[in-house]
Amino acid sequence: MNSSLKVLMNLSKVQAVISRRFDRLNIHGIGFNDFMVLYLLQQSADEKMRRIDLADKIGVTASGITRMLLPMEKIGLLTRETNERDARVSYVVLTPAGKQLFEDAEKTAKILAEEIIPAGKSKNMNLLSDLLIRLGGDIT
Amino acid sequence: MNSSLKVLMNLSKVQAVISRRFDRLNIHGIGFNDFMVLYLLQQSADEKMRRIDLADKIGVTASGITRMLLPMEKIGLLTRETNERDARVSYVVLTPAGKQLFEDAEKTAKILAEEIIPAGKSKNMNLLSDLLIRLGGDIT
DNA sequence: GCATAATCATTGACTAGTCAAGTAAATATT
DNA sequence: AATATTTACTTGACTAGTCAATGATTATGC
Repeated sequence: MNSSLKVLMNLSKVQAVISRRFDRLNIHGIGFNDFMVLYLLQQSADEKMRRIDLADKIGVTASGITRMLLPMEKIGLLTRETNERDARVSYVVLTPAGKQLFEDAEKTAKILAEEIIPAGKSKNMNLLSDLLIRLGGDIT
Repeated sequence: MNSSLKVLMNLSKVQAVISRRFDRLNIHGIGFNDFMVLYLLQQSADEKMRRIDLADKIGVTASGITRMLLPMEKIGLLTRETNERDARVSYVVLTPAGKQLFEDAEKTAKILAEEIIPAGKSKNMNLLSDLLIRLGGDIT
């Protein structure tokens, strides 16, 4: 049977298993997608991003990001900021608490990530990295 | 920052986007995970599998598979069968309706899969396939 | 300059799972 | 043989999203 389809099925399975493994750790109380949000904010120039850009980067819908961010705002990891030029947009801003939590969580996340995809075998990893970029993975 | 972690984040994003694209098609009324269930049953020797084995193959939990299969049984794509040697297990059996739906859905799924990962560039695809197998993707 | 279209974000109603706990049966231990 | 452990599956309570529709604002075409 069609190989592309099999690859897609394996991609789905692998991702499901990995993300459950991450979420089970419950790194400092946040899930893997939440972790990605913190990562993206922390590495962005001024530690803020538009909600829609965050959504696109992590691969959820606009309504998905609204729902994801709510509890993170509630526990003080993020705050809102308006854009003066465009009243439609609302920025997501990383708080010091959010930054601190990210730094802690990152340590645990790194260890698990290395366990799953050993960076030692770098040839494979660079390959996988390239292939994912071609498939739309634009997180750097 | 750690590359393994970035690869995992991109894997998550790519998979989210792809599976949403699939599910949006709503191929013959089923989602991508449902499609995988039908695929696995159809290619298994006697068109039946234990629930736990299905769960493991597609990467969901035991309770996840229970919840997934319910609506599929309700609309007549699957039925149950007991194991006479072991009263704990309950087989999932593909019905003729389920088989028919799979065959229809497969056509659409193949087209979309090729769109996402062109099989023409087979070098890349074989590579990706191998890497996914190493990460636990065991769907053949 | 006004109507039309596009963009950003949210909400209601829903689906697709998760985990933790529990039931029941089979296996292993002693 | 009796007990303890493991395995298969289900259920209750919940989380994490989805889509479709809506509100509000900004950009575009004529």
